[in-house]
Amino acid sequence: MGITKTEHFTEQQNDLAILAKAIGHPARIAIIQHLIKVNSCICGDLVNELPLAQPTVSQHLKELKNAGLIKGNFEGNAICYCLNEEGFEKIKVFFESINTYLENKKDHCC
Amino acid sequence: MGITKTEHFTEQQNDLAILAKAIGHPARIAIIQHLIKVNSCICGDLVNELPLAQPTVSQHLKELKNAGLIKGNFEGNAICYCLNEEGFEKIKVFFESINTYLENKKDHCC
DNA sequence: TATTTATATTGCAATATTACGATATAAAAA
DNA sequence: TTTTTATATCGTAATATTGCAATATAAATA
Repeated sequence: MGITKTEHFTEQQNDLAILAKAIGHPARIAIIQHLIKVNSCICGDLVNELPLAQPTVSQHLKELKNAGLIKGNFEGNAICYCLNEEGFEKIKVFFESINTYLENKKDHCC
Repeated sequence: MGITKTEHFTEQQNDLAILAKAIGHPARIAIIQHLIKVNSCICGDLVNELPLAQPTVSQHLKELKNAGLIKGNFEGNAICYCLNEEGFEKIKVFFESINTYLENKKDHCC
């Protein structure tokens, strides 16, 4: 039905899914990578960096912001976006637990 | 248009997006967590563990498999699924670069 | 061989996502 | 104050995702 049965899963599972889903688009990966590359907030030059129209970029920024992966501050007539450490911290913990498991697991069958 | 402009992004950006998107659903998070919890392949008991019908679970498993996050082997008349280290390795590298950046960055503006 | 058991596929309805033109908003600059 | 610049929102079309009943497949067992 296109509607995820959110209520049947734990809050942690839903939170992680929201974060991963927000990262799950090449434009949003590109935005994150650009933020890291320029090593500061991005104020304005993002539309020129991406192969997408301005409203589309704005929409992707909104989704990253809603997921808690970036945060934006007004800076004059522009808005500056930075990575939000909180969001990435949550995912980090999840992937660390997976990596710990994968490093220690013995290959039982697969 | 609902269609991602895949061709305008790098292969790495698209690959990462596919992986993150596959993780971006609570049922698929639950599957991954269950695989870690039981510390072996899952052969059959997954439908009982999830609040979803069997075809839906099968579909989620397929998506995780297509993304390269799990792998399945026939085991008699059942199929056993395990985590696929390769897929998680790719994401791990991405998140490590983000974490390295976040740990070293000075808060310029946001 | 017939039945059971486990999983996959098909088909479809409901909802979500993606993209962008048009337009709105709001601060800066002329 | 008017214009420019930067960003957000609205509306809408195209496509994707989610979920499941019905059905198919395929190996194990009776």
